Amino acid sequence: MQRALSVSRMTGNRSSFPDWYQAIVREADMAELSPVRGSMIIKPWGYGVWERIQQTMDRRIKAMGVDNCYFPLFIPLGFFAKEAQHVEGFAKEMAVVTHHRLKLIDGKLQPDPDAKLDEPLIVRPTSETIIGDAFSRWIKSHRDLPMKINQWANVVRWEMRTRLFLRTSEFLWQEGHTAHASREDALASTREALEMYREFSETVLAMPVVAGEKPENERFPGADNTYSIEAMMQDGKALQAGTSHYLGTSFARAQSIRFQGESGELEFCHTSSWGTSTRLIGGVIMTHGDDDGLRLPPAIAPRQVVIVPMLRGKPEDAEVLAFGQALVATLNDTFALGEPVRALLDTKDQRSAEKRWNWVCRGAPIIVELGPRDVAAGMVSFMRRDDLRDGDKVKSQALSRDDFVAQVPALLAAIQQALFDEAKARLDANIRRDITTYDGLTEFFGAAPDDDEEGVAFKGWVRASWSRPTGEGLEAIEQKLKIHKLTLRNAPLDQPASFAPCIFTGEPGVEEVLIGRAY
RNA sequence: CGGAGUGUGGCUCAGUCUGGUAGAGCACCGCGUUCGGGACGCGGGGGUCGCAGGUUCAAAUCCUGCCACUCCGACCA
Repeated sequence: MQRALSVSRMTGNRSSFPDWYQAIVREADMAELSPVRGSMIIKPWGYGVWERIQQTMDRRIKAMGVDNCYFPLFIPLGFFAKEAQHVEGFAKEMAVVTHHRLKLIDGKLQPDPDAKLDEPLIVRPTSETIIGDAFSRWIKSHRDLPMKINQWANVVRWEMRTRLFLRTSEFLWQEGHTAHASREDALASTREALEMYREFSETVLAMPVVAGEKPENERFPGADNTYSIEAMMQDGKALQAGTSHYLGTSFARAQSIRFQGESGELEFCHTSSWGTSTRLIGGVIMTHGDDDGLRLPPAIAPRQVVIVPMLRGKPEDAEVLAFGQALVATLNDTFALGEPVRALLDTKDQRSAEKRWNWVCRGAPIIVELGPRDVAAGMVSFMRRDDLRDGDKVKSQALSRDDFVAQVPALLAAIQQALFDEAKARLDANIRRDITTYDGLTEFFGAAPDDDEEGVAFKGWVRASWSRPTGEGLEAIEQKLKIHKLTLRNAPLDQPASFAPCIFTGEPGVEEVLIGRAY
C-alpha cells in the first residue's frame, strides 16, 4: 500500500513504466530537460553518479594499457566521406556547423553570409575519423603498435526522439580507439574492452549483462564485428549498455593508417573502437529503481552514507550536530569497496522527515537518522536503501557508534552485492530457452503489436538457436521480428556445443541469439 | 518526414464546447503548533493562459497562420 502510494505520488496516479522512469529521474534529482531540444541538464546528484562511473571505469581503461587524450569537437565534413558505410550510418543525424560569425540583418541575429565556412564542420557523433587521421600520422612502424587511446567527451547525434539518459541529442561518453598489427590482436583488444564493460557493469553498477556479438544487421557502420553488453530493464526490455567494435582494416584503408612491418612491407592496421555513455545511468535507474525512488549501488553513489540529524531548534541540537560531524569525519577516513567512504551530514534547514525521504528517493545506500536519543546513548539508527521496507513499515536498525563505523564497509559491500543478486535473479529468470518456433515466439511476445501495456506485460527475452543467415535471409527475419517490435540483441559469448534447428527457418542452427524488445 | 495529441505559476492539471475580473492540488515564503516514519492551521508570493494576427464592448475561450513539445512509426549508445 505504501509502495503504491509512493509511486503514485511521483507519477501523478499513473504507473506505467515510462512514467515511473521519468518520475524517478525528476524526483531523484538526476537530470531535467533543457531549453535545448533533446538535450538534458545533468544535475549534481546525476552528475555525481557519472563522475563515479568515470573514475571507476577510467582505472580499468588505464589498466588495459590505454591512455587518455582529447580530440576536437569539430570534424571536417570531408573526413566522413572517406569511409562509405560509416557516413551512410551517421549521415542522417549530424549537427553541421556552416558559419563562423553572426550578423544583425533586418533586426535579426543570423549567420553572416560572408562568414560561410569553405568546408562545413561536423559536431562529432563519434571520433573514428579524426582519431584515425591522427593515427595515420602517429603510426609508422610495427614498434608503434599497438596504439591504444581513449577519450572522455561529449558527442552529438541528432536523434528524432529523445529520452533522458537513454537517448539525448548530446551525451557524454568515453570512446576507446586502438590500432594493431594483426587481426588477432585487434580482435583480442575488442574482446578485452567488452569484458571490461561486462565486469564494470556487474561489479560497479551491479547491473548484470549478457556479453555477445551483434548480428550483421546490428553492426556499427563500417565495422567487421560488433559486440555488446545487453542489460535487462525492469520492464523486460533490453538496453544496449556498451559496444565494442572490430573495424577490420576498412578505416585504416580509408585513412591510410599503415605501418612498416618487420619485413619492411607497408601494411594496414587493424583497428577497434569501443564506447559507453551516460546511457549507463538510465540503465542503473531502470535496473535498481523501485516504487520509493532510485537505489544506487554504493560503488557509484556520490554519497554512500547520509546522516539526517533530527533538529528541533532546541539546545540539544548542537550535540546532535557535533556527534554527526564527528561521525562523518570518522567515516570519511574509513575504507569501503577499496575507497574512502563518502559520507554526508545533511544540515539543510528542512524537516528531517522530508530530508530522509529525499535521500530515500535519491537512492543513498545508507541513511542514518541521528536524534538526541541516539546521541545520548552513543547509538546510530540507520536504514538500508536496498532493503527499505517490511510491508508498510520502514526497516530501521540500531548499532553502537563504534560498531556502526566498523560495519559500514561490510554493509556497503552487502548492499552492492544484494542489488546485483536481485537484478541477476531477474535476468536469469526471464530469459526463456524453451521457445523453439517462430509461432511460439509470436505467441510469447503477443500476437498484436500494440498489446503491451507498459510495465504490465513483462516479457523478458528469448534465447533461441538460429542459422545465422546473411543478406536477404537476415533482412526477412528482421522484418518478421519488427512486426512484434523485436530485435536480435546479440549472440551470447557462451555458446553450447550443439544447436537446435533455427527458430526462424527450421534449418540447422549454428548459434544461439537473444531476442527481445529494446530501448 | 508520416499519424495522433498537447501547449494555462516550478510540477500535475481544471477552466475552452456555451467569450464576461485566471483557478485547484503539490512545491515555495512568513507566523504558530509540531518534529524518531513523507505534519497541521492561518496568512502570503508567483502566471502578459506557446507566439503573431483577426473577430468582438469584451478572448485562455471563437477564427487564421506559425512555433514548440509529447506519444506512435522510420533512426539510434
